[in-house]
Amino acid sequence: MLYFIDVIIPVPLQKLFTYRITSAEAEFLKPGMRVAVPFGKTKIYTGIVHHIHNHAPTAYDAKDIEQILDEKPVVNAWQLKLWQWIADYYMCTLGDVMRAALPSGFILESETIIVKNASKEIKDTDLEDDEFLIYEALHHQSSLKIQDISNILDKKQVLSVLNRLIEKDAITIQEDIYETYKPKLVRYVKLHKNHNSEVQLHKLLDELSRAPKQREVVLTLFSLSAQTKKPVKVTDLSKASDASSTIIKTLIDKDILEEYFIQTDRIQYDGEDNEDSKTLNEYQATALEEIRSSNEKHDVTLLHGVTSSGKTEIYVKLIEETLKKGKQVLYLLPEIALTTQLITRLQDYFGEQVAVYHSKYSTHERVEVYNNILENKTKAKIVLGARSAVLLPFSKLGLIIIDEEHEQSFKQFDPAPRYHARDTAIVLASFFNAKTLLGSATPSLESYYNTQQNKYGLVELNYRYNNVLMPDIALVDLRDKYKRKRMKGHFSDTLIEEMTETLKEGFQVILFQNRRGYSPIITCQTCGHSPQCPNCDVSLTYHQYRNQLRCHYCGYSMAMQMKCMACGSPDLDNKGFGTEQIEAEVKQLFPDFKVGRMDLDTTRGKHGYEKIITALEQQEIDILVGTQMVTKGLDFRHVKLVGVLNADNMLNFPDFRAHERSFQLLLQVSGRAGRTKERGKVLIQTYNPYHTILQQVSTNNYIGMYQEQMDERFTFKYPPVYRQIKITLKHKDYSKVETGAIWYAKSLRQIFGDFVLGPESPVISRIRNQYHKNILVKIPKKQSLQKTKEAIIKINNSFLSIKDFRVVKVNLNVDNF
DNA sequence: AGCACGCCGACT
DNA sequence: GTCGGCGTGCTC
Repeated sequence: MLYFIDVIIPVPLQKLFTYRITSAEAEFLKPGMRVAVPFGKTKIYTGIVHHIHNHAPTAYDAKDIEQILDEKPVVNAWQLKLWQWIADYYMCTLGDVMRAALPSGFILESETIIVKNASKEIKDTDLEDDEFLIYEALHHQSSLKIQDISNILDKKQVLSVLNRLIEKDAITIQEDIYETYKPKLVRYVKLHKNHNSEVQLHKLLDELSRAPKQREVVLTLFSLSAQTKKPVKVTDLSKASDASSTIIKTLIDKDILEEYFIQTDRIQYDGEDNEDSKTLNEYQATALEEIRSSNEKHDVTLLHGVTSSGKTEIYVKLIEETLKKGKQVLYLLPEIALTTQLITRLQDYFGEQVAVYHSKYSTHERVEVYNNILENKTKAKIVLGARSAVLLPFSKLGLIIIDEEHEQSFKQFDPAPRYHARDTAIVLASFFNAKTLLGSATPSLESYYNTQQNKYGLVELNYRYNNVLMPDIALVDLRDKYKRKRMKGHFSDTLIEEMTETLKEGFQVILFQNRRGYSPIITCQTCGHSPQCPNCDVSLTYHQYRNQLRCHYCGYSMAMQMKCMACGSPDLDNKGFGTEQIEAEVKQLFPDFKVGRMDLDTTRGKHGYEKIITALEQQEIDILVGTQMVTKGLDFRHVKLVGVLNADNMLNFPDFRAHERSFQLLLQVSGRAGRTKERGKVLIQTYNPYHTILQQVSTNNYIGMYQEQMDERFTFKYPPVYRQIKITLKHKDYSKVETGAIWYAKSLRQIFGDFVLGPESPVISRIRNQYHKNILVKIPKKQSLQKTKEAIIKINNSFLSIKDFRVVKVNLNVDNF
């Protein structure tokens, strides 16, 4: 009997790949284990066993696997099932999903190693110059990498030389596979077993009387292990006895101490015992009760609770219940809301049972969290994470909480898999018969629509914690203020007055500006030219902190120009405005107060974000200027005023969700104001104070917004009334994308008729030297999604079989919103 | 996606 | 002539 395995390879290829295995291997291997397999002419890849079978492939000879990398599966059966669902639903390959789901430490890499052929001695005269150089180098170093050869010969292409050397039997080549994950070992010491008895001990201490430092170390070790009754770390010993590592090393060398290693996790929780969860107020208690009864009828429930209504406390109660049943909890939230504040809060209740899966963790740290969940360890009962945490190896899931459910960062746009973590989580929950709770102060239209269709349950929570009043939201008419000359820079007199008042009372101010950079675009006053990115179809933006012009799309940068590059005129103007400029203006207007800025530039780096938050918490900052980031996860009692500098640029964004998004963003940022007894104030500056969305924001009228927006979605056939799939074509040659896109759209129209829109060039038609074209397929609710996708795949395949089009890259994006 | 192979212009 | 550019096709 012959045995084979089908393997998932982390490349975007549709198929599984079949390898031959021995019967012993067939006995040992299970789906979800990793194997190293040869793939292509030279490379070795890490694959995941999909299934084991006896069907020999007919069209080709299956290769043998290189080696088995696991004792136990690292991917469980539920994950494989979820991977398949993601691949089908989001129209991508299992390889794409695998790459997103596994921490990179699990995916091994192979490297070509060149070694000398010891069995044969080659005469120098038989070798050419470059061949000799390599051969000579191998006398000094036992092995070389391709990169080393490249350096020695100072050229890129080295394969031909290597092949000649192999021909002459001078060298051999091998592929080395190395595991990138290394467990962290901590060094401990104990007394060497030679000195265990009383007598030996006394003798030892006598011997050491002439080495007081060493004697001191030994005595400290005694007292430490007596105190804690635990193994003693080398670092602790060195600190407690104030001895250098050399002294400890000497003791180890003299066989007085013995060192040993214990494998530990990189992320450790070392807090105190857990707190009891808080008692809920009457509104929270009612909401909790309603969620429980909703769970009896629905798998998914939406908790619509105004900002700072205390949703987290309700989550805590539900988590407690789930843990009591011995099940796992997944708590998803947007990356930027994943703050230390929230983590600490949950750890206060649940201690070390909380595991965090964070993009700022290193790959080693992620492997450890992954393994803890895989083994359903106590320290990973509650998993707190952003989007990709939905792909972790759960096996006993009881509850999924998705906080800030409306956030668009739950959807991955690039690269594939283009999945939505909320929707994926709901599918995952269904595998386990687990319940899903969506939470938001401003639910997405699609989720609220689902509650109206009775697909999800709905629970409302309309009172803020401690009965704090909702902030007073006022609109400031910018057009009027400009006309009456009441503006100082971007600040209206109203905003300045409110700020002065608030600061005088000792409260803090948050200013929200929905754009990065300082005066983004530079325009020449003489000829109208603005510097463009050479790779993308956008103007470069000015960044004051490095005095640079930069492209947000590809990262291209150049020094700020003093003269117009087109006509040489020194008369340059800054159009638009951003956080940096606001910061500068605030500093001028309020020179006596401390100003902080929070945007992508200032929060880069591992602790950038935390630093700003702590500074705000400890009132080292009086005025915080920021982008989207200030809308999330900040819970500060001393912020009383929130100013939105310009609400118009988001309202005018060319996207069918622009209004919904603006509503959500403005209400979220408003929620930062007045979280204590003092009622907060929000000032929104705008040119269109009568815009319905702004009116709805100022009256906190979610239902009004929902109904009006849904009417629009019906009329214009947008989600959630219709589904949609976006197809993007990319190539560096414009005419290729264009003819390709026209062909593609025409084929789609033959099946879907008027439900196909485009092809259209996006607002930014060229990114990283690639031209883009978009085609949109709208799908009525009653049309089979499955059949639609099958038809698209068929068209896609015929597209790719046309030689001229094959070079055009095609992205399929399901639910591209 | 990578990667090798093969064809073609530009230089020591 | 060879080096390195890019287009093409394949991966069990």
